[in-house]
Amino acid sequence: MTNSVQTEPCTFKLKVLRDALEVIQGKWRLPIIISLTFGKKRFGEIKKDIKDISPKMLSQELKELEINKLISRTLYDTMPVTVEYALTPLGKSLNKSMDELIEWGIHFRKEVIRKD
Amino acid sequence: MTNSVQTEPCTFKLKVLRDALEVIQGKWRLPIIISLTFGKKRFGEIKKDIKDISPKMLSQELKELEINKLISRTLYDTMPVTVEYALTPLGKSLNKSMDELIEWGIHFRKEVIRKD
DNA sequence: GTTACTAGTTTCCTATTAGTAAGTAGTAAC
DNA sequence: GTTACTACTTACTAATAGGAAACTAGTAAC
Repeated sequence: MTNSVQTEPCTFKLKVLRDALEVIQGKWRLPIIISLTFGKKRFGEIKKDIKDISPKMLSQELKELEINKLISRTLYDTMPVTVEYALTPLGKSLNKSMDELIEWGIHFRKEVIRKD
Repeated sequence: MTNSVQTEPCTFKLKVLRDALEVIQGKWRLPIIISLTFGKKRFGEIKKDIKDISPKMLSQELKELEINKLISRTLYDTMPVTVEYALTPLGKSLNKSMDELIEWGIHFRKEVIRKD
């Protein structure tokens, strides 16, 4: 009953699910992704969008998102240098999953009433 | 340009998204949920399913999932007591979102090739 | 009274994550 | 040469998450 017949095919699902959650988890990654759904933005602009984020965290999380190919980074040789960040197609493709999760989240909120 | 016109309606989405992610995040919650998608199970059975989980973590996470109404806990007055855990309708309704995320995760894996 | 079984709890410790504050690099206007 | 601007980095600290090991409660068979 408690054997591998049911758990085995699921280890793959679980692995993929964990990969997916890993790239969007943490306090700042979703805010960054959402900020960029409105178009490309510069470091300072994202920082203004997400009040409370420190430059350290923003820099760190942008790097992680770039490594995972959810965003692109473009450096412009202007005079104070400007750097533009934008969602890649992979980053944009997250939208569908996020919308599904938001729907569930609304459902969840209705059942598990919480303040704020 | 960087004003509230774009960020304001998004704070709600972000809040809901964070709520949703909060209840499934952590090392053990998804494995527990997946284990219970195969039907109700006892403490010891879940523990056998998820090798490596300590009784402390299993107990802690089951409590959290119960508080958030994703699972139910039923105590049976048998002789060594037995306790049965099962997904609630709310817990089951997560399936759709998870499947979407799995699809994205597969897509993600293809682009960002990783060992394991 | 000792062992065993289920379902946990408790304490202490380590590791990962995030925050704070200050500093850096390159350039250019005044 | 001092200020300013963008885009960061570095060092240190605090908070949170997770892990290991041992212990508890209730009951019952031997």
